[in-house]
Amino acid sequence: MDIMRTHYASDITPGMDGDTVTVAGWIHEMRDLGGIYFLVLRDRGGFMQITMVKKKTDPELFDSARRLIRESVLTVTGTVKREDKAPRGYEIIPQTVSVLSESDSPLPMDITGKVDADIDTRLDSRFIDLRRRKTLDVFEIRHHALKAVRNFLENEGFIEIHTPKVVAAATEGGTALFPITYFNREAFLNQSPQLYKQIMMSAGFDRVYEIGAIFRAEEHDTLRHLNEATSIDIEASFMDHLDVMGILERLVHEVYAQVSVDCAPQLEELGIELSVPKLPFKRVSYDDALEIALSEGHAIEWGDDFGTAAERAIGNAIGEHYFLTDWPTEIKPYYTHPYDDKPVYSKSFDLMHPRMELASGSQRIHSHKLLHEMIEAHGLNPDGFDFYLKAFQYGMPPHAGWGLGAERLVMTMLHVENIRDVVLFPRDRKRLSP
RNA sequence: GUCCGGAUAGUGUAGUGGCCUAGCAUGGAGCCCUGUCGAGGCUCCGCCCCGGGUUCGAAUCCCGGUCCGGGCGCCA
Repeated sequence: MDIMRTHYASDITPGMDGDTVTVAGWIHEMRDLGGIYFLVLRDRGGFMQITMVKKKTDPELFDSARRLIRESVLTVTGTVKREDKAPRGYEIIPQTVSVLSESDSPLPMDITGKVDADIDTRLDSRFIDLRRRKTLDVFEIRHHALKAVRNFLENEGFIEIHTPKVVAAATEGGTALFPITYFNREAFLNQSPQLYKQIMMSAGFDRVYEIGAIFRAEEHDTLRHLNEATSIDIEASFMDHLDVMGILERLVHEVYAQVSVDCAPQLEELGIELSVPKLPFKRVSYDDALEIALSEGHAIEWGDDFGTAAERAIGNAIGEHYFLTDWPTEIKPYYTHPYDDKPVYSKSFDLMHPRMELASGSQRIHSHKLLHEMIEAHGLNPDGFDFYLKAFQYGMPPHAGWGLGAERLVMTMLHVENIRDVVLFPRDRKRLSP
């Protein structure tokens, strides 16, 4: 079958005056002035004005066009006419208008930007919500951001991998998992590719990354949590935590820089001025951050994690992206490498945006013996980690890595309040559909 | 897990005991209009989450339920 259109809205220019084109899209708006009738057709790239002057248009075409229903899908074949009075300097004078799919009415929400809709209404009819320019902008930017991530990691010599999402046991303990039935056994949705990307270090892949779904069964209900999120994970051999922090900050910098170039129109439509964070990011040790939190009146003892309020206070004090480094070993996962000379501290870091945590990472323990001990010290049963520990018995290089929340990266970049706004079909405490 | 808040036309809201036969905007139906671009004008259509209670009188107060939103904890 031939493609049904010859041009997208973005392909047509006033210079094409006189050309015959076939365009396709949704009816965005109609304006009937009596003797002249304007139809605004929308495709992914923009809007086109279809103009019909009553006296100059076939009466049958004119009447049927006036009876169209908004958001119906049309193809229009017509002549491009240069016209200074038209929105983009041109309009299309139609010869034929075909309705490919008639819309129901009324619509589940306004999509022209006149009346707001609640996030819940929007998500219930996400397919309509995504027709709204500003919603689409966010996802175009998300696409470009992830493309920049892939390009960057590709250039740094990383291999893309895909690890299992259905697993037999918890990765790190702590967070709640979604249990599922796997034939007649219990299994879980993976909370992180952590164990598998580390196994790939033993396999000699040297540098790997994965962009994929992670699942957390926490019953949180906040603007920055999802039960299904997208994680950007890397793991790299013969590197320490400082090396992968360098990769991470350069990656974030690159994403901002690339998006500001690739997505200038979308950013403008959203009214966002993107400031590319400066390199290098500040390094703030856990101990220094603790002092800031204490001086701001937050009662935290050494060895506690920072609560949301303290985290925000520290973020306000710093005011830009920063690394929170050298965490107490005891509050980090069992695979986190302690400093050899001061083992109560670990070679760990979180990447922070003033609003929230974006990523966390560390140098990993590569000694089989030490890892075994740490698993036990965390109250976990090493038997459940056989498949993982085995990879450390036959030549595991020193390695480090991190996991970065894709949604959080995008939402902080775009000043989006609600994390659901950067996910097509978010999964949260209440929402399992669509 | 815990604490707080909310539910009014398709959508977004106003209304906190009688002036509500529920206002406004958007939308839908129809009419007028030859340059609209959040078009404009006129007419019409469409809503108080469910159940119980208090009261002469409940959208409004109370109780229960359902659904939804958010803070904290946990985390990315």
